[in-house]
Amino acid sequence: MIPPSAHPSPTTAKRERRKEARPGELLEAALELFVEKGFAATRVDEVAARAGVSKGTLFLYFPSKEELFKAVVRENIAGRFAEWALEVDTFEGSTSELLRYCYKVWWERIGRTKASGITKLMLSEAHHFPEITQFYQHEVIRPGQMLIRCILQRGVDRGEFRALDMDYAIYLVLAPMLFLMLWKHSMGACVPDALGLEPEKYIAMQADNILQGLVVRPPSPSSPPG
Amino acid sequence: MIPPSAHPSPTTAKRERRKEARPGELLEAALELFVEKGFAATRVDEVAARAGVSKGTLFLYFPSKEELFKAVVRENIAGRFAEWALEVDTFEGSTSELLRYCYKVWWERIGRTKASGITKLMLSEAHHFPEITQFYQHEVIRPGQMLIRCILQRGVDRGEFRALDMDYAIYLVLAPMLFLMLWKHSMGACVPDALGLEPEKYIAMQADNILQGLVVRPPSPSSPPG
Amino acid sequence: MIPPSAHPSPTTAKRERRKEARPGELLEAALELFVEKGFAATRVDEVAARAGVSKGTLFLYFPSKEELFKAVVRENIAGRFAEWALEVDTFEGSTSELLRYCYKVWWERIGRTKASGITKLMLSEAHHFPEITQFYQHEVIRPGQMLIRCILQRGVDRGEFRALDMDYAIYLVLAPMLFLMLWKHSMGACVPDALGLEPEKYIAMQADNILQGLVVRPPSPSSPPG
Amino acid sequence: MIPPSAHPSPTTAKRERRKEARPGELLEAALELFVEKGFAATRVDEVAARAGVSKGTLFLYFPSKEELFKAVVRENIAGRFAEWALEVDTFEGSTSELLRYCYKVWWERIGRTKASGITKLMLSEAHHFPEITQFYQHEVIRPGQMLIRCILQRGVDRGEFRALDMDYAIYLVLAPMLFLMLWKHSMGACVPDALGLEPEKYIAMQADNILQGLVVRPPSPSSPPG
DNA sequence: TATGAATGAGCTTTCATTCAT
DNA sequence: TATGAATGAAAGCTCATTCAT
Repeated sequence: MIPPSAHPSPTTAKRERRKEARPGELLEAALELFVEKGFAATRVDEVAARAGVSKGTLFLYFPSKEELFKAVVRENIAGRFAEWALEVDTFEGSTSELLRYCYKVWWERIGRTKASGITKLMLSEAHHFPEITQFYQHEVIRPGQMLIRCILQRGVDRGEFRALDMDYAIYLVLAPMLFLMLWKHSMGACVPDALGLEPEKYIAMQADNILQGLVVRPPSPSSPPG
Repeated sequence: MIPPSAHPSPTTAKRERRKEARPGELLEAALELFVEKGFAATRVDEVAARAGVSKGTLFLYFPSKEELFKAVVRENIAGRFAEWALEVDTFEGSTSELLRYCYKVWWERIGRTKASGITKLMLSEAHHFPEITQFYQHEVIRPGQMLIRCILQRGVDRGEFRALDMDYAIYLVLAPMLFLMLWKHSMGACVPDALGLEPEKYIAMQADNILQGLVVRPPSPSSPPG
Repeated sequence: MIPPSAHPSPTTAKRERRKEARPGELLEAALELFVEKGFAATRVDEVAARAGVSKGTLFLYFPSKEELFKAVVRENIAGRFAEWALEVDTFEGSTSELLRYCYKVWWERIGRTKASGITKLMLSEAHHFPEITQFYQHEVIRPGQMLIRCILQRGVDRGEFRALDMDYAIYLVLAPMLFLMLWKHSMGACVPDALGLEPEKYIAMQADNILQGLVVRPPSPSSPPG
Repeated sequence: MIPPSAHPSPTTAKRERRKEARPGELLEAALELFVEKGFAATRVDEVAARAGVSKGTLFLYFPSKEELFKAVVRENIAGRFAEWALEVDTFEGSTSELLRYCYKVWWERIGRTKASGITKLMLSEAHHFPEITQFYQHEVIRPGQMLIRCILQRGVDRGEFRALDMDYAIYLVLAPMLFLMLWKHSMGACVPDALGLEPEKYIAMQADNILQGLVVRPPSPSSPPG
């Protein structure tokens, strides 16, 4: 038989895996805690403990709490915009349908996942981390706005939407999403009934209303003209 | 003997005035710093220094940093809702005009003042202060939502707006305001051009769009049908 | 009628009286609090409040908390030893009777009054106030020991007591008294049943026992010889 | 490769030893300082410094100054009563001898060691720590009284001592010990000649006197009947 | 004389960070 | 690589003391 050292024993393998997984586990733990409690109120011991390592080990991977924070944000920002842009480009159907589809997809992939916590984090702690805020602005906000702009432009170009001042129109789409994420992570976490709000219903109504304002002839998709 | 001066000497007056002014000065300083730096990163010495007193003096008026924070929140949300409700009740004109008027007034009295920082603060620090979050929910959020609901109901009752699911419609109005406040105090504070966004223009477009979705026959206030 | 300014109005009189009484009231309050809580844990505000004056006023009469403490001790030490020495000198009756009488008188005038708190105070805080401890030693301890020595010597001289090493015999009398005062003010204040101990009974037994050891022929007062 | 040394290197050993020794060193230092200066006047930095560690380290082992105090008390009263009870039970000889033996042993093991400072501490600070005072009452005072009661009862049972009201008789034995500890740690610390008092001689006389009061026929051990 | 607002040194406690093992 | 004991700067808060009125 091949001597044990040749291929990693299960234990070793596990170890190796763990070792490589360490930073990821730490980032995971840190994300949760930063979102839950904010930057200042999160203790590095807690992060380490939740990741199942010692405090010292954390500092082996991240030179400081601030760098840990930055890494958390960087890690979780991950530009999926290319992929999404492709989806938008290849979408077949009306732009109203596209917009609704985007809201739906956003809610499933971001809004209702832990990823939304990042946004809460960024908005809450922006002033402490100008550098990373700028980074966020470039990597997330701008591409996101670009994507929205593309969608709206598609509507205008195809004669579905009225003419729009794009620089401001994008916020029609953006504001409801940001609001929802924040609401969920702040008030929603403390005042349970503050989230009597059903996200899907909320999104549907926001989309309806936006579209009613946007489409050229309001053959309002959900509520036909009276 | 020299008769006591009929009115208090300037010095006395000054002292008295200062004494009465102290809590206000401290709250002002605290508001600024909390908004600038968040709860944890604000040092009580700093607050005291900015108010022109010593650390000890601060604790003469507020028993703890946390109570100071609560006082700041309480102070800055003082029931202006009664006054506003009256304005709404006595408003003469179309409900569309009323809504626009409300946005304008909100921006002037809250949105663009330091008071908007409170909202940012509350949303960012909600988890540290469940108690005060609840308080905020009761004293600010709920009355605010009530007011919006009244406005929308007025529109519906007068046949100006279509039928609405009120529980969700209020967010059509609320979300854009909250978004603006947050944007201004987080991204806006770091990435100056993130606020290339002109608030007045932003508000106008949001109002336009909402109304276009709300009014029965879209004699769209700003963009007449082509 | 005589104009009010001619003789002090009742109010004025009261004021005057109060004014003169101030230091006394402060010392009274301070004694109570120092005994209750110790030197460090006693706040000067509390002393002032209990005396019904402002903190500033306290410092008008006593330049510091330490001086207040010293004044409290000095005030309450008051040599009543001259008077007692006279009582001892003129006592008619057996020395056993004298000793019992002294215990009784001590308990009534010192042991069970607030004055006993001073002893507790002195013993507890001695190390903080070497100066006043020395003073206490000279003004209280030594005269007290002297008095006891006189009593015992009287017994020896009259052939009632056996020969004694006076330097140590005095502690036979002293220790039970000190013990009782301390017990009452420390354990007794916290563990109520620690004072199931009835002082009069305790004293009686201690006196009995001491005397049984002292008198030449032990016609033991309470338990006749077998 | 160089084989790992068979026994831990001296350095390692030292570290390990230190780690385990820390709490003990801190308790030792705390005991000394609390006894010297009282609870309030003792600074945690001082305790840490005397133990040769930093302030932070102290809080690694004791969550607060108060808990440190409690630990000091607990540590120093450790149930030596069981052992003593055994000594009493198995003692061979007269009860008078037993009592003298107990005094001697007490002085050597407690009275003249730092442990006696704990008593001083407890009596002085009792009011600050009702909880620990109760603890002390249960764990030290009560067992101590029990032991004394056993001794006296032994005397009575064997016909050596006269009939006694045990609830009060125990204080005949207890009071002289407590007095001595207090004296030593308060007056004795300030007024050196206040301790001209030789403890052994003091104890001997107290024991003599007590026994003379207790034994049925006063074949007084030190002073034969005249 | 009396006040009480103001002070600031000094305390306990926390926690990110280091480093010997 | 991983540990966790140790650190010490910095924070919140207290309270004896001062002083303008």
